[in-house]
Amino acid sequence: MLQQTPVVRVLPIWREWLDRWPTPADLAAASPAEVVRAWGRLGYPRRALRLHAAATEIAENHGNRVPEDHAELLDLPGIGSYTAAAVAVFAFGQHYTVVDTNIRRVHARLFSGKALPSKSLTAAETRLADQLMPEGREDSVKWNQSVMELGALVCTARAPKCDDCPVFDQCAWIAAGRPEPDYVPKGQSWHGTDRQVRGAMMAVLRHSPAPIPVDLLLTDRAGAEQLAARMERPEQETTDMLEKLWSLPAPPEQRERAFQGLVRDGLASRQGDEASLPG
DNA sequence: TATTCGTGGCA
DNA sequence: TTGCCAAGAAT
Repeated sequence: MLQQTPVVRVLPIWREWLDRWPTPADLAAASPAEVVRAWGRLGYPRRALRLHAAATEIAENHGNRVPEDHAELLDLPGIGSYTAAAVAVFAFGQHYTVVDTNIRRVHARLFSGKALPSKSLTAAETRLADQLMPEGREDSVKWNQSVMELGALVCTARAPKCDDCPVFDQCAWIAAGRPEPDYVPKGQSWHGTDRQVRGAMMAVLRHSPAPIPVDLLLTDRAGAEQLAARMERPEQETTDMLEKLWSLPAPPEQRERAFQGLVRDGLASRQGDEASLPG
């Protein structure tokens, strides 16, 4: 849940999930549709499916206990290098190097003298993180957590609070005179993209208690008016979501592509002329 | 290595 | 208001 998502937004959903599905087997017993609905608006709904798939593997192949072994964690769906290390360290107290976006930024500034870490995780960054981490097992837990917190609360991406920084005097970026980033991070586009259309379609599918005619999902506002004449009107809340979807400035081929993407990712299923969340 | 994939708060 | 960006993973 925390992958690319702020902690404060995750907390309430996380509590709901643990309350509803206390063990991996409980989550595995739920349907993908239930899981995606419970995911709500956390974003990147594929993560919900992968978490469900991971729970299924854990229930079936790991005795319903989250594996402590780093390699076994890494084998689970949706678990990559960061999450495997984070679970091994923070849940089981093991000695692994955690490299998340906060830690990368702290290292870039404090030790490399750069404003931002490189675009994608490099071998050099991993090497640096490994070298910096203390050898002791308990110290490694404190270290990973501390550097992460420093990045999240003080050494932030925008407007870092250098006045409050405990290692201000040792910072290579400060010493270098706070140089600008050596590249321009290109922001994630949104308006007019497939993700925007996918998001609007997912909102419809999450809200609809019944399967939705695919035509309603793929049309624009003009087409919707024509369809309304020969189609039963969905309930109000679903209609509100459909209105948002129809109002997007997306050509028919983009809507089709977005829907097919959802089907391919297992987030939507199509039966005949109707679409719904996957059973 | 570079892209793709949601959502919402905040500057 | 617009753009940035957040405990990344898969391909």
